[in-house]
Amino acid sequence: MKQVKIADQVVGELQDWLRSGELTPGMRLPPERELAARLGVSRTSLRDALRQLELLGHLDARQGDGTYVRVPGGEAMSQPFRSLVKTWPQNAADLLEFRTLLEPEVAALAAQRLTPAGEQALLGSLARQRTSAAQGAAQGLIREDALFHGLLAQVAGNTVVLRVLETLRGVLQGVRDTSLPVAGTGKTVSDHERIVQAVLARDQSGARQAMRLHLNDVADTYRRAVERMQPTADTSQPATPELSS
Amino acid sequence: MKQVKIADQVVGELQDWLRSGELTPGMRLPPERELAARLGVSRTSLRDALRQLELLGHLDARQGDGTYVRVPGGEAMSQPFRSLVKTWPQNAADLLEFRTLLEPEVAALAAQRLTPAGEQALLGSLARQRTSAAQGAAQGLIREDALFHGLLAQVAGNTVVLRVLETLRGVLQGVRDTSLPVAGTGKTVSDHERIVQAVLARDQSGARQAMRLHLNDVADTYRRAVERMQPTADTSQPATPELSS
DNA sequence: ACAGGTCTGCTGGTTGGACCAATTACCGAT
DNA sequence: ATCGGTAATTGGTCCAACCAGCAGACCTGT
Repeated sequence: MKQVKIADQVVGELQDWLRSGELTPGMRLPPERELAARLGVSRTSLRDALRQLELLGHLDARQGDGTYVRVPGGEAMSQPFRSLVKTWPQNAADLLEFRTLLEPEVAALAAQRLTPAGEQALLGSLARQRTSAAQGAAQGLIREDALFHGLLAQVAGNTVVLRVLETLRGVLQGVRDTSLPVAGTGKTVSDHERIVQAVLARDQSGARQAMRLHLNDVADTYRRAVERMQPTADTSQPATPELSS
Repeated sequence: MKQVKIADQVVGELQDWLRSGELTPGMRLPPERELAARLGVSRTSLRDALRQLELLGHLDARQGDGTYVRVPGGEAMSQPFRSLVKTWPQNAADLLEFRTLLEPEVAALAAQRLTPAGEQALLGSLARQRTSAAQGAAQGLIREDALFHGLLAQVAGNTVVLRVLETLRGVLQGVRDTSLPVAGTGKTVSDHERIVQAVLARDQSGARQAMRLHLNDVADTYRRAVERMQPTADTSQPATPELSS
């Protein structure tokens, strides 16, 4: 009773090609018509499969040119999921909780494995955050905030953690857009400062605690932000101005 | 210079319908032919849009029946992970470490949110594990082991955690196949018993600690198992990104 | 020889229509 | 009233043609 759609089979096939290195980033795929013929499917089904992989960020189709393989960056891949968070806020709450579970441990690990290069990176990130905050550059601060959390994962040196958080980053972006403008920018930066301070001191439990407090605060702020815009229940215009970059 | 594809516009339109409540979960959409006509696009483009929303978990198309609106659960959010897992050569050590970071917190959360139904499920799982162990059914025990860890995430009640762990389960399976036969089956079960005991007692720190010890033990066992078998220099690509910026 | 525009072929994007396959609803025979 | 088969409906697949954008070959004027 297993009804497998042709396009899904093709997706699996192409994913195998990607994994096996038969398709490498930057490479251009054969034309759709030829590829469809080679795989023995119609161009329609082939296009369906290509579209899915494009959504996942594995491919980039350019009209008149061709379809290219690219490494799925976190942002491009999870961009469609931002709407998911906006529509069903329950998922956002679970996401924030997921962070409060994982990231404090990541911070502790970072404190344990800090390298001189990591020190410099953390201090540099902090400096940029202060600059953005001082200039009132909200977008810049949001971006630095995302980078900061990713940086900690890098310092912790666990590739799985890094990739998981990177994937979630695009989704979290929607959360940050909502909560950051409400929170004082100073609060965010000072929270980060405390975390960095603990990490630099190789204080694992201190780093863990600082991160936990920071994330709890973020969650609280987000809840308040949602409540604030909830009563209106407007459906005419998107509530978030959506600062485009 | 923005080249907006028709299907993407349709996706946006349908997402608005979802957000505004014009389309509610469980509802059946008009037939594709009719919907395409109403939106003034070809059925192909409309289908392209529907396919994307289906990928995101917003829709569920059933041949011969219709297309239904559904609330996107964790399934949709784990979708990017599936794609990632397919392409990465993962580092088993990092994977195990990821578990030691996340799962103790999950266990603590489960202890906090335990429900009567959760109690029964945990006890049932434990009973099945004992049975499998007693019968020497290695495969059954491996399966029960995976289910047990998933069950804890379920008891913790966080869909994101559940899906992340579920997605990584396929990868972890390889780890389990390697380590479980080496570890005494009794050790695994007794570890799990200690965890369940702490969870049932609503002892958060106890559950956290029990899980941590268990996973450290699993990691140790895995390392020994790897050393025992001749390492086959797998050609995994260097995954560790550089510290930049 | 060179710079510029133009033409041509190839690419992905879109369309309409036809047919296949699964599901459902209906209607008649028992 | 129940069962069984048939027809209508729906999503899934395929095809052939055409549109639109891009890149390189080509031609032209200087």
